[in-house]
Amino acid sequence: MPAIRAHDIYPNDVEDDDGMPPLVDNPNTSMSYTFFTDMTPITAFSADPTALCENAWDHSTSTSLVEFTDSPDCPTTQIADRVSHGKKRDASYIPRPPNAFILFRSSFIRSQQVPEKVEGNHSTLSKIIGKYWKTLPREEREVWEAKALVAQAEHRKRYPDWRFRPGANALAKLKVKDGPGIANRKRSTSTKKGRGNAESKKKNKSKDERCSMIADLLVEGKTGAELESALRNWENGISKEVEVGKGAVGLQGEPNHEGGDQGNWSEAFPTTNHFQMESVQFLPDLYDPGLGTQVNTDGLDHLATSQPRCKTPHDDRFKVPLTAMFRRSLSAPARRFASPADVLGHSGNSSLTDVFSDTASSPPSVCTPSVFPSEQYEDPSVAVYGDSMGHLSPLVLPSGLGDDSPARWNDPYNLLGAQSPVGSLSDCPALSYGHSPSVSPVDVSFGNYTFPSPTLAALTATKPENISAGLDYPISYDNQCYSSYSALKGWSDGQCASFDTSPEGFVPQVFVNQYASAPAIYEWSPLDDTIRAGHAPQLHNTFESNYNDFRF
DNA sequence: ATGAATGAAAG
DNA sequence: CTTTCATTCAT
Repeated sequence: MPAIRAHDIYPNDVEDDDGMPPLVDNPNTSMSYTFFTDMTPITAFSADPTALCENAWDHSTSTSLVEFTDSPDCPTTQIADRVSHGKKRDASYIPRPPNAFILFRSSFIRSQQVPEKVEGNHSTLSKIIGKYWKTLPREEREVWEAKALVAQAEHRKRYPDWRFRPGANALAKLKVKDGPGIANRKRSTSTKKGRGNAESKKKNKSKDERCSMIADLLVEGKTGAELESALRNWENGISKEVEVGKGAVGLQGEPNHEGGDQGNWSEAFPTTNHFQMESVQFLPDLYDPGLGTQVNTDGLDHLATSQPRCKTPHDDRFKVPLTAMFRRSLSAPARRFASPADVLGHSGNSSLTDVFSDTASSPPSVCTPSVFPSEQYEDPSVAVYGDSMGHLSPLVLPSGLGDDSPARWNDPYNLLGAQSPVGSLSDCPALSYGHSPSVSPVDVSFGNYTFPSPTLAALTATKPENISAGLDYPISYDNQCYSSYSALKGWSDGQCASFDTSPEGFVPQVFVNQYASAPAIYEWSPLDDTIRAGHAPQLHNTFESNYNDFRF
């Protein structure tokens, strides 16, 4: 399938020669579409946008929704005011948004887990933190990726015109000094000290081993004075086995000093004791909703059981970083967004017909979610989080939730810091607002019948054989079909297809993909645990006849 | 296309 | 100087 270029999708962007997608792409709201299955994996929402803090990315001055720091204030400090490690910069200079690792590193440094005495050099600290970072379970790493996405979105919102221009600074330097300019850009290759000779190599190795040791101790949960003494023991040649043998903590084994590939998260996760930064503590277990009833501040209950915290399947599909998952497909049509007010205003009693207005004739290949006033779309003052391209999240709220409800269901990473879960199963929406790979642990009710919630396996399964290859997860735009990027293996490169009827034994387990720009409806068969999705119109026809009281 | 370079934090 | 990651530059 030929790649769809951005300009094929954004015909109006031809003057936009910066190579970036438009900040507000395709304001033409007459566009119609079906759905995505693979857009944004994180959605967060606040009914009170004023509660938001600008500058969440700027963790040194703000905590915003993301608790980067211990400082609770939420100032709107200008970037230029921020003096970054003594580097003198122009007052108008806008730094890059931090990535996940940089955020993690900053938080780590601030948390002072490694005493100054143990290591005060930031270059060395970077090494240690880098090693430690590599041991983070995916769940924890995702938290930082999520923060980075927030930082990126807010940075973009604050500085809409900012672009990363590598070398622009080097050019300025070139003016001042005759040093290496862009003509000869190369990372400085430590010219000092003979690194070639055997002695310095040996020294480097022992230094590196020390870093590895510190990282290992951190993984074991040792910090502060404990870390210091453990390290001293190690440096004095006291083997760690002896110390463990003395019988303190039941560690599972010798940490891997040579920094091999750890790969298997669940092996390391349940037994290791990563230091807990506040924002990491109460994460729901996205891969086993049944375990994750926490999101509380009481500090009790969760993670306290002997059950493994991590049930992550060992599967390549789950190694896609959030930041990558957020990347918008070039072939994706422009996204439009409904304000929370719109959604709330229409939730509760809207029938499927209300939502999909143009589905009467058959078979229209697209439908328009008429329930959301188009003029409300892409309103950054009401939508909150966005993807890496600055596109804010589409929101689909469950019915039955009030304006003051914490956005629990749409906030799997609890970026909003909801104080409590939204109700229990009895408070559940009529639909399961599932998202991949996290699934809301709710059943789905239609009329008097309650369907079980879809399984994670079903949601994340490799495209089932019995679904026409590439045909069932399409993106449709202006009656044309485009392939789409998908974080889920084998679910991309779709063409348009539709379901006319459900096959025998196919229970219409319906849920809405909250990451879709329009409600995407899926069917799930408990018989063979497959999922299928189709054009809303066709599904609409099916479901309207079967479930007239279908509610959003 | 793809690898190299840059810079985000920190002192 | 050093880390990882995202983004752009250069070939």
